Amino acid sequence: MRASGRTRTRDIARAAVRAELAQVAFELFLRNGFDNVTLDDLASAAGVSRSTFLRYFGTKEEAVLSVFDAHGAQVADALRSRPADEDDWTALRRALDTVIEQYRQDPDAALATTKLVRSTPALCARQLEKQHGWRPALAQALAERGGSPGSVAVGMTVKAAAALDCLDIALDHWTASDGALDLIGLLDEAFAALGSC
Amino acid sequence: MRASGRTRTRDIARAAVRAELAQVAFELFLRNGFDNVTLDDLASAAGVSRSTFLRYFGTKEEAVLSVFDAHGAQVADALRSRPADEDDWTALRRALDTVIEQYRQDPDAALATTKLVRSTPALCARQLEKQHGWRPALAQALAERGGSPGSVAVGMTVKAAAALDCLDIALDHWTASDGALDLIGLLDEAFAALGSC
DNA sequence: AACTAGTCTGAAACTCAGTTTCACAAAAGG
DNA sequence: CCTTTTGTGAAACTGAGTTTCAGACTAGTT
Repeated sequence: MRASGRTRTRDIARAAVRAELAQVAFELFLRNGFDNVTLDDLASAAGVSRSTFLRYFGTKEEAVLSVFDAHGAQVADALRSRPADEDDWTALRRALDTVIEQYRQDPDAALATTKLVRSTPALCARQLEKQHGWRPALAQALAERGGSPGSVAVGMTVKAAAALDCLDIALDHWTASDGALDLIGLLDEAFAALGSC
Repeated sequence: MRASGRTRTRDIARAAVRAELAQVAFELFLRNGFDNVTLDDLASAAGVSRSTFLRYFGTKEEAVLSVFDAHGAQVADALRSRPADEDDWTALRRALDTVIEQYRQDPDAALATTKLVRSTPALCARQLEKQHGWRPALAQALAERGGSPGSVAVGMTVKAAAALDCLDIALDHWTASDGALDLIGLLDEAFAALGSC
């Protein structure tokens, strides 16, 4: 037997440690700047060894970005549960509400994180990579919605990519405005811009 | 005086060396895989020191990707010289012809490069970053076309981003098909997918 | 031709991220 | 109680990229 009983307890403990490490790392990054914090700094600040820190997050960047790990699958799932007769573009827009909601839940934390990411080239690059990785999943979900689960047409991928860009750009402006602008409004505006091509 | 006479000669020589280094690096990457080639390997294969190699390309990745450096500005320029009454989406599509043309000029080399990039995570990530850097320039060009050179609306950036995605995805499929599919056709298809949102 | 100033190069030392290996401790599970 | 798995720390290692410095080469100047 592998996954039952005590193992769950362990996984929860693991997640808690992970969250704790991420928290410590985040504060250190904010205070000193991402590039000025070494893995050794992180480890000793968190009271663990460098090895351990790197076991929880494979890289320095992941300590910040692992928060977003689930987003891709979440949006894809949301997409699959949209009504079948809804057009792709609307379905994508609605599916993104899932993510947006998490920003509205705790705007301050979200803003702080996003600001850190956007002002740090290394984090920016990694997040770009991560978002890029969501494309296939979204395109796949679109294909299943369309009734052709096997083949993903170019159009599906393009729409998925464009939707992710809308999210990205809306977040960009939202962050640049220090949270003053309305995130949902920005996203709607972004989607509308492509609605009239 | 700084930029006249002999300095030009030097710059040409520099560019030639750069091209030579890139060529050697490319072959080595193809033969052994990007990750299995160290900077020392590159330097000694090219007959220069590690320092020199890194002076020409700031990073290992740049030795491959510097080919694309001009593309961003090229597309932006092409965009600016499109007729003023053309709609943004069409103008973007036509502006990309500039880049596509370079792929058609030497399809074999282009295919080899693209394949190497797409099959190497590190190169993929850097190129994503580079393309992302073109967004503002394209959005700016769109804004100028629209008669509002000062402010770049969300919509402009979104359109620019989507157009770049179309290029990216078209190239993806083209590469996956080993050059068998028609690149222009793929790009048109990608653009068409967003034309009907 | 001799002098000077700017540029290119190579060598070496250094920092840091990430990997790998190993030994040890703590539990899980039988 | 024993054994097997899992988490941790220590240490050595690889490789990318930075920095510093000294020497060579190249212009333009007088």
